[in-house]
Amino acid sequence: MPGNVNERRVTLRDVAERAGVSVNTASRALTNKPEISPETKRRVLTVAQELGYRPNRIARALRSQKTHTIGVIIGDVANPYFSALVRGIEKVTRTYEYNVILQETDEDAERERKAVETVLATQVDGVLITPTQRDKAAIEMLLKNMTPFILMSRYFQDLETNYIVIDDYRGGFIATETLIQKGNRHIAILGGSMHISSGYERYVGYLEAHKAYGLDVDKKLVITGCMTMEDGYRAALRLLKRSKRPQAVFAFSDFVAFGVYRAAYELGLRIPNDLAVIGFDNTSLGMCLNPPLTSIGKSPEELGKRAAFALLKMLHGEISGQVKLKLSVNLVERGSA
Amino acid sequence: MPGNVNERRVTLRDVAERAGVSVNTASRALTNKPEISPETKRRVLTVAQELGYRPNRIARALRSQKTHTIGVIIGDVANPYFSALVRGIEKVTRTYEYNVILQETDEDAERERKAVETVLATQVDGVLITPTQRDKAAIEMLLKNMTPFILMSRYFQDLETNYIVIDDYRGGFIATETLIQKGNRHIAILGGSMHISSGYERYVGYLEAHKAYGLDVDKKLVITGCMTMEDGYRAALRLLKRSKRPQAVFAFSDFVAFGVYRAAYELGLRIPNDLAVIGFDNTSLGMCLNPPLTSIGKSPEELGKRAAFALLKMLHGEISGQVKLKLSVNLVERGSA
DNA sequence: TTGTATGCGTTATCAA
DNA sequence: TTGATAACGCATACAA
Repeated sequence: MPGNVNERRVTLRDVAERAGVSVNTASRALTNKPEISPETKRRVLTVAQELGYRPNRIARALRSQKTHTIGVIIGDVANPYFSALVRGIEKVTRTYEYNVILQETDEDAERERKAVETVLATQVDGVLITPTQRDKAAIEMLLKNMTPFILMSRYFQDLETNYIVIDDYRGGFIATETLIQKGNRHIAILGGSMHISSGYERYVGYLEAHKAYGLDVDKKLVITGCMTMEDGYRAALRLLKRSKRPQAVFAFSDFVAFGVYRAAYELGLRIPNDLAVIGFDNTSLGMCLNPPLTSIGKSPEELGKRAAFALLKMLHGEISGQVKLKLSVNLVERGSA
Repeated sequence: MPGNVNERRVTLRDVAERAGVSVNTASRALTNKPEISPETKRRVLTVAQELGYRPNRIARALRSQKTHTIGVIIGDVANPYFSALVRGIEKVTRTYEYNVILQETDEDAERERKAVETVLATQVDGVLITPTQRDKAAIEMLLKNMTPFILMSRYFQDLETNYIVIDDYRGGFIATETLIQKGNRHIAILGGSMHISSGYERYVGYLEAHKAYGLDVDKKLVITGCMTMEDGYRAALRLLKRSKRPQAVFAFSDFVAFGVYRAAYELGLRIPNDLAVIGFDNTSLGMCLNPPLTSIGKSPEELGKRAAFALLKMLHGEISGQVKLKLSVNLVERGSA
């Protein structure tokens, strides 16, 4: 049994002494450097194994200025969109032996700023962030710090940064078009926040689809600022209790659509007969709703993977230019519209 | 505008020089040490502010042997149970300015071992883990390393560790009893893995409830190893396609119950008329199912908070003994049973 | 109250 | 191929 319980952690120096070499030779052996004889290398490795040596990542980071850690800043892990995003990220960072340090903003600018400060203080090698877009302070800190970062899901029109988003405008258009083509005329939108690019662009897609089909938008059916299940639930309740209730709802996200389902159930409305619903994000939980939720989009896990891949490539200097990706969306019909 | 773009990060030394004091005095000022005159302290702080100084957590950690980081090891963030758990943890660690580094095991022992290795190499101050319980290797590493840790949601009968779990046996009993009291006689269980304490104990509760009511358990209605929505979906499909299908299903978790809903929908079975369903964990998403999911338990976010609190107290020496908590559960009836 | 010097565990530079 | 030594940025024992 290697290692005694009462001893302190075994360090590189312990290994070196036991193997009868210098610290630095031991380091070479363990970091796969070429300048070392196979013989000593083998010996060091054996000793390290015996002693149960684990490199201290902190010390390594301090010296090499590389923490092998990336900061992931999202709104809220309990939101299935974000958790899927994180899962995608984690899957790829894991294979490259990078750590993830997680921060939540709850879509608050101040929290976002703190989150960025925290990850920067941790000296992360790079950052993946879903900006709150309430202001630019956090992003500007990132910019000034020269830490590589990629915006996920949202981007700024007037700020030069890397980003990976999906085609929200097109998604909003398709969603609305689909509802129109199914014969709906009074289509409500439970949109996201307008200062967020995805919220705004999906809304524009909604407007444009109406225009394309020669329909007027009833301003009373436009609700914005819905970001969570709870928001969706409350807004849908208000909306559906009206005398002239909409025939269909285009929800900002599947998460928001969940809230719509809840409201519809409570009001005794059947989906899609009494109310057609279409979500966004193509989240896997949507399949379990009754009826299964029709949705738009790329799976967030996919987006997370792509973002993580791109960031790691940047960190390894394998990307010269900028990352500005707009992924295409598609409609997944499942029965709610 | 503080800081030039082309310069390297501003260090404590920069602050010290600019303020005309020694590095160490600067350190005192910034870490709120008492041995310093108000005057110099103020000066240092001002300079630090001007220069945009941010303490390097890596260096600080190396020196103080405290990273202010805790490792969180769970099965899978995309599982709503775990994401809610993480959110609870994050909420409290945030207020105490601790970082969270996240690792997933996907319930695999090898992955779990690696996850523990990783967090230990990161020198985390403490660990919160949902053990896979496939073997004890990972936990023994933790034990040997003397890093404070708390098991969440699961515990070992034969291993002396801290843990915070819920009363799974009681939960399983109540769930089954409820179904029995509603008149169901053929009650299936889509149980979790039997090597996991929560899976096993909920199953025992299921058995005991039958016994208490003088009912026999039909072994054909016992399915184990369901941990995800997908598992629940597949198992439910098989189960419900049989000629003699159960009247009710007790699912290991809400997540598994989601899969049951999907299967029921596809087979055209109405809940609760054709099939009563009861879940576990009291996850918020369950409210949006149609009908809303009846469930057992404490919210995972609450458990996460408790675990994080307890761990932080341990780290600050505010807990002398051990943490062995079994939280009580309750039934939340919503309409699926 | 302040400064000097040392060390945390590594990696990197240089000379041997 | 190897080893002595410095350095990463900070905190702390000790001296002033």
